[in-house]
Amino acid sequence: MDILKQYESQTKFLVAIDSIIFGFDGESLKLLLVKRGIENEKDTWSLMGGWVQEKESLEAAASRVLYELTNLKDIYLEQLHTYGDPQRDPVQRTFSVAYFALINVEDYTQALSSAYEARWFSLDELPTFLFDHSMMVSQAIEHLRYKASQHPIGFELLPEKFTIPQLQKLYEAIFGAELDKRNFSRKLLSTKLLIKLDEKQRGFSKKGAYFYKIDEEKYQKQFNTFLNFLPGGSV
Amino acid sequence: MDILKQYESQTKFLVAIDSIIFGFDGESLKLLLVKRGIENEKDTWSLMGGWVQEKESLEAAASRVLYELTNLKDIYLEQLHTYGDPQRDPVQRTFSVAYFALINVEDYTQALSSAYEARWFSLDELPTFLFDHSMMVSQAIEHLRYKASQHPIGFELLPEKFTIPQLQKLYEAIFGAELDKRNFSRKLLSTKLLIKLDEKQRGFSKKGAYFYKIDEEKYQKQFNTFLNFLPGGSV
DNA sequence: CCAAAAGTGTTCAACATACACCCATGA
DNA sequence: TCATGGGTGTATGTTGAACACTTTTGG
Repeated sequence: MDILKQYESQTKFLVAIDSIIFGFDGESLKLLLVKRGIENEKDTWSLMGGWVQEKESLEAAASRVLYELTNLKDIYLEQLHTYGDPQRDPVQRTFSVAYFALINVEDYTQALSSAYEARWFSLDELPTFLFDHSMMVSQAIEHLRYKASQHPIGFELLPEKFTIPQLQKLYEAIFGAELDKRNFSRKLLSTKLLIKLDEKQRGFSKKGAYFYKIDEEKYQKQFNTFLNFLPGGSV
Repeated sequence: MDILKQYESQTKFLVAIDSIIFGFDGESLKLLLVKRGIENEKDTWSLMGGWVQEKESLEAAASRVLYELTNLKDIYLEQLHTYGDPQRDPVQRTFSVAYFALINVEDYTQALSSAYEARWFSLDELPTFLFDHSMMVSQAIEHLRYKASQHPIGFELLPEKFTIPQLQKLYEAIFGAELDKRNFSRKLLSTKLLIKLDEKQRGFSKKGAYFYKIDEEKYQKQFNTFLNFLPGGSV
């Protein structure tokens, strides 16, 4: 049997991507979900997803779908896992490649496209999901904790300028634990990844906290360094 | 447009799995590769792979393909990444889900099925690969280092009974670095995951090293604990 | 008896943790 | 002036790294 026939004799499948989109509003971690348009599923919320097109790579499909929803480009995007259980989609067998996205809530609010109805949900008020989406979400949360405990990934969820107390709130939300501000800021500053700005945050606290920005160059270089942000040591 | 039509209007694709199979022979890390049967690719070696069947989950496909090659079941298997570049397979667009397998070389030698021609290759004598397989291999090696640095995964590559010097050789092969035997054995024994047996290894060294086996129950429980096996702290 | 690998203990430095006080400012 | 959150330093215990000698036994 020649090669082409070997290929042709195989079953083909639908391939989709689904995005687990995290945001942080200063208080708690959120997921961005969209309202499903399908008639008998009105009022159900779902992960944003889409089909992979004929000549499109997986990364391109994930970026495109995210762009369609948020109007944002150059988002932190990471492939997580592929789900392919024969029963996972009752309509027709579909493989879904889950992508993990971190975006800054402020950017999204500004760039909002109205093609989809979307809303941020706190992790503790998530709706019931279709298919295996709840598994995707819990694996994504686990991955976020794991990753954040080891890499300085948190910055992706914050605006360009941020304060140390904001960053601490974020890490507390990710780990679901309170952190000591003295130890936290020491550990953080020891990475030398932050550049202190002259400007202070106004309006939130009386004293005002200094803004910092990330040292992009060092951030790229040190990304694969273990940093061990985490109280305890287990995830 | 109804749901079924939405599904039907989408392009379908071939879905395959490819396995990156690691083994350890006491000296160096190895990959198990198979000879390709295709005429004009004789004498080329490739990762073991296979198509995903119509009613088969990804995990099932990966286990089946591994079983066909090695006759082994209950292998350590982990999904790594999905590759889907439109150009990756020149014959026809195929998505490939890469799986990472750890097996014990001795088990394989005993269980050898002859349906495929297969051979172990040291990491430093790997052949040139087709498609994006060399990327899969390097990402798998990276993942093995990462995982082994944090989880006691090394046991999967050794026989049931093993000595501490064997385990040290394995970790040295994984990290490509020499380790201090005093520190290594202290760190290892402090996990309490090993059970010392009465028996000694004979024939290799004059004094003979004690065999150990793993405490399966604790191993399962502690699997998600960070153990920080690694000289330095970066991968 | 000697060569080769196994096995074990101590010291020092680095890091994580716990903890308390002063500072700046808006109201 | 006072209440609120921001910012910093120190002492202690734990952990990782570096390092050398004794033990066992096959040849």
